[in-house]
Amino acid sequence: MKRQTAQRRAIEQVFEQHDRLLSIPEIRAYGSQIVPSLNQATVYRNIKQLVAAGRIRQVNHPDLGTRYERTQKSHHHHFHCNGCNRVMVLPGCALKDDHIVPDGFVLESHDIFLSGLCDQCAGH
Amino acid sequence: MKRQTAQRRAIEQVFEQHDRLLSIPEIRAYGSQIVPSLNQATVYRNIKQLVAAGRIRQVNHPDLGTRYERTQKSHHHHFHCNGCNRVMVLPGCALKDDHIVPDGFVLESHDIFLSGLCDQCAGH
DNA sequence: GTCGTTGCAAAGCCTTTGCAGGGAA
DNA sequence: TTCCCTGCAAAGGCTTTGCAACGAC
Repeated sequence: MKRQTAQRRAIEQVFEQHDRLLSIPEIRAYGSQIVPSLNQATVYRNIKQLVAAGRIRQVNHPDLGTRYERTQKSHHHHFHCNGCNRVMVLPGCALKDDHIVPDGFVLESHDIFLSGLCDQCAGH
Repeated sequence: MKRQTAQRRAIEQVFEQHDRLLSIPEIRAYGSQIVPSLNQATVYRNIKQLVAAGRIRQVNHPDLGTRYERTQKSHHHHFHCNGCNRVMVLPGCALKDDHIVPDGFVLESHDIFLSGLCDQCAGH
C-alpha cells in the first residue's frame, strides 16, 4: 500500500505551483524548497509512481528530452520556441481528421511537437 | 578535409541495404558484417558526421529513442505498431493546414509520431 | 512491529572524449 | 609526410538499483 510522505507531497505540490512541462532537475530544485533533504533518486522513484498512477504524464520531447506535466489538462500539443526556449501549450488537436493511416491500420495515439518562434520572438 | 575510409563507406552502405529507421546497435551490427573491426565509437562519430553533412537524419522517437534514417525521402511521418513493434513510413503530412499556432507565432518545423496497430496486427 | 520509503552510493545505459597508433591523400 | 580517422578505454549525462536506516500506519 502507498504511504503519504513529505517528499511525495512536495513533488505533487511542485506541479501545482508550476503548471507546465518540468524536467527532473527542475522538479528536484523546486521540491527542495519544500523538503530540503529531497534526494534525486526519490524524485525519480516518485515521478515513476505518479506516472503509473496517472497523475502526471511523461513527455519525451524530441528537442528537450524527458519532461513531465500534470494529466488533468485536455488534449493539447506543445510548441517549442527556438528563440526564448520556452514551451507553450496549444489546446486542441493539430492532426488531420481524415485517412492519415492506411486502411486496416488502427491509430491509437499520436504525439505532435511543434517548433518555431513565439509572437514575442517573431516580432523582431 | 574528409577522408574516405572503409568504416564510413560501410555505414553508408548499411543505410542503402536497410532503408528504414535504424538504431546505433543495428547500424553497428550490420556494419560489422562489412568491416568486422567496426567500433562503437566510430559508428557514433561517423553518424554524427553524416547527420552534419545532411546525408542522414536523426529521429528522436518518443517511444523508441534515437534512430536514424536516410534524408533522401520526401516528407513523411512514422507509425509505430505496438503489436509487432515495427515502424512504418507514412508519406505525406498529417498536420492540419490551418491555424494550428496562434497569431504572431511562426511555425518552423513539426514532428509527428503515430502509434497503434498495423493491418497485420489489427486483423488478428 | 511491519513494510513502504528515503538517502546515499554504486551501477547501468547511451553517448562522448582523450590518446596513441594507423592509414588516406 | 601530414593529419584525419580508428580502436580502446575512460569519462559524462541521465536513470535505476542495492542496501541499511527511517518513518507512516
